[in-house]
Amino acid sequence: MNTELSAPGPSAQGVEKGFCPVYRAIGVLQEKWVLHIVRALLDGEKGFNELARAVGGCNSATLTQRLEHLETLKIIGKRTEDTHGKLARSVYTLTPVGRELQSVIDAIDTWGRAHLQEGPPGVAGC
Amino acid sequence: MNTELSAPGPSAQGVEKGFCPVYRAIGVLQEKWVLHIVRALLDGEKGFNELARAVGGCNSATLTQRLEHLETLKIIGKRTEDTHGKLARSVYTLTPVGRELQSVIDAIDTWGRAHLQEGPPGVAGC
DNA sequence: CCCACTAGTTTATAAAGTCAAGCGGTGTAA
DNA sequence: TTACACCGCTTGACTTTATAAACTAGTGGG
Repeated sequence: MNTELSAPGPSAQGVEKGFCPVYRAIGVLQEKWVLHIVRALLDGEKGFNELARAVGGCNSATLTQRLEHLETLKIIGKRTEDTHGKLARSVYTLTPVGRELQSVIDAIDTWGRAHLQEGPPGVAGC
Repeated sequence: MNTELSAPGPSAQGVEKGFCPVYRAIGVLQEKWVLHIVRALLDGEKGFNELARAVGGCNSATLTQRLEHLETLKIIGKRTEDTHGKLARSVYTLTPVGRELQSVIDAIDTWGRAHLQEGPPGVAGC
């Protein structure tokens, strides 16, 4: 019976009824690998496998899906270039909209450096 | 055979080999509902159901799990207060660490307002 | 007594993400 | 010539995660 209200409550900041850009933005950025992809592309345009490597750990199926989604949102752009002769290479770039996520990544970066020095989740000291 | 490299490439900004706070921070913040929870709590401390309502759409099972995780990360704190007589109410608050995520939310907010005015994902004009 | 509200837990199901393999193509080295 | 590495994906089986819905247990009001 609980938690089924889809309209954010009246207590939140700018949430009136109706469309909320922040809510939507969070919805986009919280998708797995999206922030990693954006961060990788802020470092420069990349090909598919190159991006997979830079992102670190995302598999090709998920990556394809995420890239398509980000492309429809006009956050990234895809270009197919004929580098040498015939081999077509797909190159992914941030659009101006995507590039403005730099501030978000920076904020996360700053926060992470300040408060996440230790590595609780077991695995590697990595 | 692809996409199984866990070590982020050398091309990214501050990624040396070893622990990367940004990578980890993204890992934390990209979990579903986390940014929504933080945003709701930036608006003030809240009880469980109150938080569920503010977050909008998260079910209690997931919320419980997320709150536990965020608590172990010291991003939020849980307090059980005896409001009136015996009824125990759980109150969730941001820790100082959590409060510093304000800048991240602000950056997302700014970006969202600037670029996400339209609502592509069908559903409601909401 | 019945209903609403508190904070959750349980269970079964749906959705999302991952793994491993493979395709068509090129280019490089044996 | 064969073989294997790289490119950019796609496919299908499998695992992990999130969801809805119901339910526990306690308080309080009508």
